Amino acid sequence: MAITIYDISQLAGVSTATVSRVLNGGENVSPATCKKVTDIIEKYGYIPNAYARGMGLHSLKTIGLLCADSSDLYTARAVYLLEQELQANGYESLLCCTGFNQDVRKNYLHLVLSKKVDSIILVGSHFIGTTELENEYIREAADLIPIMLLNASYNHPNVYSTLCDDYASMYEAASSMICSGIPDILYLYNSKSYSGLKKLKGFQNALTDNNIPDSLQNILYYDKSSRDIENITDFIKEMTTGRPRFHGIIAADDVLAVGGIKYAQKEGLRIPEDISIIGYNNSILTACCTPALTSVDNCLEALTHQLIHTLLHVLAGEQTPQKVVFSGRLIERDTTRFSPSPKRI
Amino acid sequence: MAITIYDISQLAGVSTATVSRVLNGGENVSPATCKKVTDIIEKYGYIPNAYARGMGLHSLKTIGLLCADSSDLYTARAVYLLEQELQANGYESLLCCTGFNQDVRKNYLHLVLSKKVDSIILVGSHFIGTTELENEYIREAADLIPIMLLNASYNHPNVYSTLCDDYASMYEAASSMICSGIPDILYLYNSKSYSGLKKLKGFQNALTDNNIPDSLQNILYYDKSSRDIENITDFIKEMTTGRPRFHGIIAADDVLAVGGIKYAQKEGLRIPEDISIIGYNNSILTACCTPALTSVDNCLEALTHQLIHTLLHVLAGEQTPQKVVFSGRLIERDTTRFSPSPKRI
DNA sequence: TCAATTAATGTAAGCGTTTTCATAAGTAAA
DNA sequence: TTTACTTATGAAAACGCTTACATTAATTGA
Repeated sequence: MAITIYDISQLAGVSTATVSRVLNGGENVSPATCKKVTDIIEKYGYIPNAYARGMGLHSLKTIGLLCADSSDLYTARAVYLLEQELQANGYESLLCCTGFNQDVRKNYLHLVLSKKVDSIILVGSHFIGTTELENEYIREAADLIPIMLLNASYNHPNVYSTLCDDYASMYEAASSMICSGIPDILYLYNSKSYSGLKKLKGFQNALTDNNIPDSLQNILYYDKSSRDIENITDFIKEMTTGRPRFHGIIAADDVLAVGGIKYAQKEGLRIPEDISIIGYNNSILTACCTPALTSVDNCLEALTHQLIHTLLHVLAGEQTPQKVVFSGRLIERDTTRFSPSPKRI
Repeated sequence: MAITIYDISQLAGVSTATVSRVLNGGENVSPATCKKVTDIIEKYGYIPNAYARGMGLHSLKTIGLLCADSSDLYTARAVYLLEQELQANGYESLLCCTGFNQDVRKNYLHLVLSKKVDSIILVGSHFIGTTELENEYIREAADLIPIMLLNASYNHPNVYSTLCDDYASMYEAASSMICSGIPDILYLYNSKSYSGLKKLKGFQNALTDNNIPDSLQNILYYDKSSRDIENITDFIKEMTTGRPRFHGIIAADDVLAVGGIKYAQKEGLRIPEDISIIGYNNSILTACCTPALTSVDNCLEALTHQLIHTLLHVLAGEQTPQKVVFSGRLIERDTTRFSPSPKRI
């Protein structure tokens, strides 16, 4: 059996209360006693049992971090940034990768709630369903503790959202391409989540507002879970064969955009002379591919920083905005040529 | 105050013991009572307190997952795969990103231990120091629970290692390049961890065994934390200017290799005609860059699968190997041309 | 029919902490 | 010196669960 606070108290010749006080900062304990106890703890390598602790303590300074797939480039970065921010503020993170199954999600949420976390951060908009029924589990959780959303939005007094305006960002990206003289654009997306649909809408509205005829609309939903570039390339080839040519690709994710680059190269198209390509997320991939990928930066660092900022305020019981929206911006690299400066509408 | 098992027992008109039994699988409870209790639990949205639970229960079926930086491409994938395997076997994961600071690591290890985890998985070899003193914290932990190492190795009866033979893999990669007629190779690495040094040794021995003169040795340690491709490219340029030309680059990580590709392209070198490049990890980046990157696959999926397999055996008290070693293999793509088949020594 | 067995449920102890309250000792103010 | 206040410490209750053991009711076998 592991060593307990009682063992330490006996060895030090004091009560468990005194040991507990030493453990919790040593207030109201004489320096001599404090040292004596600390030495014993050190000597025997005593580590307090967090669960017993959790029973007495009010807060455990733990935050639940839920995401669908932590190996996704964007999610991984978000998780890392959040974890670092939390750590800097004395909080621990409990990570759960729920995958995309609604039931698993619900179970995980319960699991996390049962650990008396102070709050839960939902990373990405996959968690927000389109029907109220789907979101019931979020409302239930929000009745207990504050829920923080990264890149999603939900209307509830105890749910706080920090997000990038994906609609506007995509609208701008599409407009830039259209204004540079490319009306026939292939749009690639792989998620019908909250933000996925916002982006799509931004793209569509940019077309409409620029009077692009419907016949030029070319929207492709890549529904395979595989993020293998080869698969994406094949998918584009397959879905576009026989259709009229297009001179631009806009993707809702950098990985898809890279699939686009590879597709173009296979087809012998020059980038950006024959075809322009824009990605989304401004991930490390933008610098890895050749030519370097133009992409929308959705300021993940600012988002995560703000989210934790909001969270700390909420936990402190202070007044905080319910929703903070950042705007992304297009980072031009070598897969487009809009210069000198993209025209705005 | 949150609703407790006592509240439920009162509402259902049974004892807390019965509710607990229902919660734990409903053995020795009549179907009628079971249903009654379940309904009340459902109705009031009762979620058991995991900490109170942790006190009574022997195991909490939780595994600590420690890594340096979960946003690293390779680590992120490893973490994801491990989490999925654990989940499939009814275990939860407690993720901690320790960064590269030894003290933070030690604290985190304690934190995780205090949560009564059944085991701790250390992802990556950063955790293993070169001196025994540095590894003391691992020995301490291993005295309490089994410690699992992914891609590292340490000698202790309660530490289990699952790894890829990085030495042999790198030796093979380097040999392939040398045998294809390229003796002047630039070696890039960014980690002096256990596996980082193994790879380096593999490279060096391949040179020695092939009688490559020392004058052709060109080993570069990229010590900046930034994984920005641009920085890597600049670094290579800076460090090699004025030195004799080289016709091959071998990198200990795909990101570095992509930096090499970009460097070569900036210098106007054709790949692989003028310069051959090999990466390591066989990550998604290999497919993103142009030309597609030849890389060493260190079979991460097999590793994580085996590690969890071993872990489950250890936890079940069964006899298990202390160390399982896989071998990586070179996946040839378009940054090299060793075909038809690389000569072996 | 009655003892023996089994099934369902309750009682209460325990898990390892924190924390309230009480107590003792020491210190400053009168 | 006495009183009031502070400081250091301990005793014991509380936290919300699990579980060993006790009890009761129902079932079986003779």
